[in-house]
Amino acid sequence: MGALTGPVSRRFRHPSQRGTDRGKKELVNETSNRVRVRFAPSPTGDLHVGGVRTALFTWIFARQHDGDFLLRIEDTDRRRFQETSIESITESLCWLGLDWDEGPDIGGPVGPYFQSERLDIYREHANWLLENGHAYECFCSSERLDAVRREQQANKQPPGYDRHCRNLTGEQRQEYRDQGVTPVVRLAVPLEGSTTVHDLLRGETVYENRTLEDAVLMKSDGFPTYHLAAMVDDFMMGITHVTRGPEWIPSFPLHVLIYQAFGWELPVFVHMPLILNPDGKGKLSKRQGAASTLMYKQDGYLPEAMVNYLALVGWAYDDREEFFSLSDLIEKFSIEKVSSSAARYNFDKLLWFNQHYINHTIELDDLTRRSLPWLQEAGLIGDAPEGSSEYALARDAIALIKDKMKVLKEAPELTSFFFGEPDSYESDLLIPKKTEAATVLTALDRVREIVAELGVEDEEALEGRLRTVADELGLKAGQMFMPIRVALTGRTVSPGLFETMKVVGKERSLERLDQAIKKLSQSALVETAD
RNA sequence: GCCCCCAUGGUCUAGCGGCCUAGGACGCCACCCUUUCAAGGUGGAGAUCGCGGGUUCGAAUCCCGCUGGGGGUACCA
Repeated sequence: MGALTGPVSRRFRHPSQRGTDRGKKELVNETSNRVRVRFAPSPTGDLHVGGVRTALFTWIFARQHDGDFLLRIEDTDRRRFQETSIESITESLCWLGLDWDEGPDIGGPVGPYFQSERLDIYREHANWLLENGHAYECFCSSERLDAVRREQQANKQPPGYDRHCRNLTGEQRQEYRDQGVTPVVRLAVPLEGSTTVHDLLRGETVYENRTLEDAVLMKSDGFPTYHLAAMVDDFMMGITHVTRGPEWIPSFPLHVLIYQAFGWELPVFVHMPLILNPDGKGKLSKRQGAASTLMYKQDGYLPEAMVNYLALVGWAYDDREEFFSLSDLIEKFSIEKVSSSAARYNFDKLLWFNQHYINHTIELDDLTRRSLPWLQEAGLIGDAPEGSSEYALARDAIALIKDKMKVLKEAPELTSFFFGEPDSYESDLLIPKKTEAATVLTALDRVREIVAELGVEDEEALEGRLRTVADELGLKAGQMFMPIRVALTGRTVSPGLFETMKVVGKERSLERLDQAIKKLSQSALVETAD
């Protein structure tokens, strides 16, 4: 490529960039090239769910090929930049267990990993393109650009820059400069011919060059646009497989043209499928759904469930298996099997996975540990270090409610009566349908006696005795047990009654029964029943 | 408008020319279990494989057109 080779390749050549014939038959040439992939979000807000899905697939791909996974921050838009976003991104990735080998925080051999710190590199590359006729300076004002666009729209012409500045003479450029106009740099797209792009999932697409736009590469503020920055960085960082969102497909030919202008060998490109809103209208947005990854962490979703669900939007292993851990995915994921069609986001299924992991996958102690912060925040428990009686109580409580818990943040609501008092309730809650208040009162008195005598440790014995009592009083089990449930918890929905009593303990159970009896005998219900 | 991508039950999908009278999962319905609610178990409804042409002995699977949906169309990424 000699004379057409860009400046960077003279200075830096990653081993993987040395003239190999990449990717025609084998996706990865195991013997010569090390896989290097990157996740390159822009810090403009919370990490989007679509973004993490791309990160997830990219990370898995790196790990299954023993490659490098790098994190690069594309902070070239100063207007939309949000400082807090960087932490949101790294926190999201860490939460899901996606670690990176090189990145802004840990550095690496091809840094810096913030694009804002690589400005001179982009400038140098832009200059090289300028000098070699692949780019030109454009002095058009945004007002003129708007006017051109409006006119094109009015005349129903294809939109795009009219290449007004493409053939400016040196004198004309100087004139603009003298007027104080700072130019942008635009790519000089070939006027004729076509550009062929190749996407791993979609195959080849041929674009007629005349339909392509002279995109801006360098903005007048001295920052590069994505088109220049990402191409330069992917090349310089030795990226072998470019994985990105589907919104880049339209500008794909521009990117190929940039690579060609520099004389660089193309990496493999993979455009992930779009994630749509649940109703199928438009891409997943804040409006319709929780598009922010961190929100799921805050709502008590498990990273395992999130990973599992996300892996299944746009990818499937076969027609049987549906549970995948990160390490399962490293073993079984195949990037070539990623779908090319958009998929709707499905909250119900994510929630189902979460519930399933909580109830069937996570070990009890693990689940307890993860629930602790929520219980603490609700003021139900204190530090509760492992081994403490407080921890033991929390563990016992979690064990009883985990089949009802769909997200961790429900833990306090589901377990509150184990820690403090039962919910406050009206006395009529103690009286099941088709049951007399007086009967309930009698039953509760008997229950109190029996609990005092038998205790709550032997669940079976207690249950046996209470069922006998129910028979004696002519009550069905439900009529007998519901008042006890209400007395103990203040609600009509709770875990199994006898396990609940055991965890609440004999003393507190008796207190609560006493409370219920008192409440019932003081109420008008008993008197009118008499 | 222009360029591009996509198309299997409501949703995510398996399927890569005969194994499909299309399989699984979520959701939905019913039943079972049962001291409530869940969880779990069993069963069920639900797809003319978007439509129309081809190719072939044979198409959900290959080709073309149409339609529909979506993406892009910024000195944002």
